[in-house]
Amino acid sequence: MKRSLSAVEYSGEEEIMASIAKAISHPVRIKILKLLASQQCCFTGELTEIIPMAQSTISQHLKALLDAGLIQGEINPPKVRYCINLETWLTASTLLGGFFNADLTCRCECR
Amino acid sequence: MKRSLSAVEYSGEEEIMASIAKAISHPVRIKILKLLASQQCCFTGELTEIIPMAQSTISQHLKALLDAGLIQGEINPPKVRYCINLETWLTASTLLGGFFNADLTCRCECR
DNA sequence: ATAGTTAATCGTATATTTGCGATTAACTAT
DNA sequence: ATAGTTAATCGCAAATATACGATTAACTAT
Repeated sequence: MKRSLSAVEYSGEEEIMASIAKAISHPVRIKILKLLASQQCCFTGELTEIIPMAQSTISQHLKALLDAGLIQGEINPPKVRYCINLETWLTASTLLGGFFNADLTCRCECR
Repeated sequence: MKRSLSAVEYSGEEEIMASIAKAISHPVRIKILKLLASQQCCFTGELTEIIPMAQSTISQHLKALLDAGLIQGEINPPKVRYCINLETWLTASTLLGGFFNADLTCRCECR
């Protein structure tokens, strides 16, 4: 892909928000997060039984969530337990919450 | 792309959340939303002057935000005024806020 | 009618995402 | 040592996303 020479500058917050948003930009990843969040505690690959998708695909989505820091996993061979990463979860709450809760004094009549 | 025969079922909320998240999954779109939200009122294509990106690229990002319903535009030839779509903005706030504010009684020691 | 302005759209190139099955890695149990 | 289990990773195909320049569309002003 062609890249502009004068790259656009983004603030750290903008990049973090975008990466979190990207992580939850697929419905199955939202579903996975909901499942993990609703567990009393951790969760493992029962996801594969609950969600009708190939194991490799689910593993890929878990990796996406891991990379974004939204979940963490504990290897417990041959299983792996995943759970919400509270720290990033809070960051997400703060950043996204702050973003959408900003009061908009928009008085325009756009349509 | 191959599609699984037994498609995964998503709730309306999951799909709406995902589409909003996808809309803000690129830092330049967050930047654009911030600019629009901080204006006293509407805003037009000064974006092209502020953001060092091709006009066509910015137009494409605006379309993505429009499609997600996060902004609305008013044609005012030869210009177009854009502003935040308050309704979707509120939906985003409610859905994402509710999602990340759910209290997680996670007591696991995953790492 | 002609020129100018703004923004959408088209065409193209490249990168990334998404999905699958097959394989591999890292273990446990026998 | 061998077999079994779970989940990551590889290799592939197809869809989407991102970026650009060029063109077009829809107007206004002259």
